[in-house]
Amino acid sequence: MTTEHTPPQAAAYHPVPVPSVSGSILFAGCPDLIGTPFTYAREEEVYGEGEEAEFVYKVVSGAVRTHKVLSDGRRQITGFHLPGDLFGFEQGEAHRHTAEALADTRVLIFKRRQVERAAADRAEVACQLWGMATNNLRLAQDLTLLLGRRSATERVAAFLMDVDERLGGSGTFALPMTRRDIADYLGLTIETVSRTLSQLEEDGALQRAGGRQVSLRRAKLRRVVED
Amino acid sequence: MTTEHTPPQAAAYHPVPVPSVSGSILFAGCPDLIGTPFTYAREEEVYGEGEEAEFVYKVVSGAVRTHKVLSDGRRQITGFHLPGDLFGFEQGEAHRHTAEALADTRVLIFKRRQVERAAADRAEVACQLWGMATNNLRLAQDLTLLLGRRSATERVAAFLMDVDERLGGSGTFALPMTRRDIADYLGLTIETVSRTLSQLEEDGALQRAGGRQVSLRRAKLRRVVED
DNA sequence: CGTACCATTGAGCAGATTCAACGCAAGTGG
DNA sequence: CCACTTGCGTTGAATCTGCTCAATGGTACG
Repeated sequence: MTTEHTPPQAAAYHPVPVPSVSGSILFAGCPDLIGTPFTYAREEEVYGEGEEAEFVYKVVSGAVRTHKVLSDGRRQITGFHLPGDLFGFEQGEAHRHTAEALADTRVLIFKRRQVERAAADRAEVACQLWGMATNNLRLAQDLTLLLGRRSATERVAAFLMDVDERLGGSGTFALPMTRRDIADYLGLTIETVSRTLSQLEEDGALQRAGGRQVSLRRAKLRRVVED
Repeated sequence: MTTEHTPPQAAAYHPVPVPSVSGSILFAGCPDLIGTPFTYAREEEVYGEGEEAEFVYKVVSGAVRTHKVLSDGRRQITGFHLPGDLFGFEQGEAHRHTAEALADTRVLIFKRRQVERAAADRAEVACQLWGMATNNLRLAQDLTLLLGRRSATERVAAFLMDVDERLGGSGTFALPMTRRDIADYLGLTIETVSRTLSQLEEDGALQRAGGRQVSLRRAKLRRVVED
């Protein structure tokens, strides 16, 4: 383990309104489950594949990616976790992914055993966790369709619309991840992602400024994915 | 809805030992949740995308596939459900996939509301459902890695080993699905699947007999996927 | 024995990758 | 403050994997 989880250094609390995070309480009906604030620096590992799954995490600010790697270096990112998202749950004792912070990130840490105990005691909590898992399953299956049956252009367009929505839906935002991350999420190469973005811009489906900043023409992009 | 779920016509019960199905009870600790036996013919639809998710299902014998389709006909199969597997759960009121029987299939049907009520009442049941969903999530993420980062040969080899394992692990079995189903699961075309099987046979990684029947050389196949 | 469906095989093509060069912006150290 | 380095992103050319289109073979079923 590269990072120590204790003590959580009482991360300076900023009373900044963070989207879709209601506080440090995991479940509305369960005030005894309080998370411990913690921070990770950009590119820092939260946990590694194979490590014991001792904690679960809720993103407060920043962003986290979870991925798997093959022995020859090929990488597949299975999810980006933005503020409000919960991640780190596993079936079994070990983490099956590696999790890393995309940017400086604040999270709340919960003891997995404690959450499991709460679930075992209170059906309400278990149902919430069940719902969360089912929801993540839906997202994973949507990604499956994307990777299995969509072209590079469709993947990038769908990705942009997804990120926009999760970031508030204004249509203008800075991508929180690099081209490499995008490529490894969409099952493409960075060159293809770059070329596709250029093509979409040429087609008037978006405008770029300084690499990360994009401004979407949602109607045009929607026509690209069109399912 | 193309099929009526009532009455279940008391499907002729064959006392054949079916792998990993312990009986008609969904949860060990919950004998009040009894499933109703039902059968579907080969290629028959169990439920369609967009339909109200009224029931959940447990496979007794046969096999079921769940898939999504794009408007232009491209199809992605997100899962094959073999004896012992549970399917049909959704977050929200509507099914997000279509489910069809691969072969003549016997299932147990449970009222979704009833299962949900049991989960809300008994934390033990909810935890089991949570665990099941988490497990399905793991499978979906494994498929994600397969679709995003593996070659056609690796996909087919991994698929064969997976089916073998789920069918008992003898190394010799009949594939319960067509080439089209395999292709739509692996994000390939039927031609590529066929060519890949021919290639694997030529390399001595398997033997074929009559289209569906295969006999795996597990060691060689394992070397192909090698992660 | 014919029909229909499934699977295999071949030839040519296309979309995405690989390999490589280059531009740009942000550090870093002299 | 500037030279140098480093990382990220873009673009071009050549290559290749897997797809499309097409023909043929095999098997089950009426």
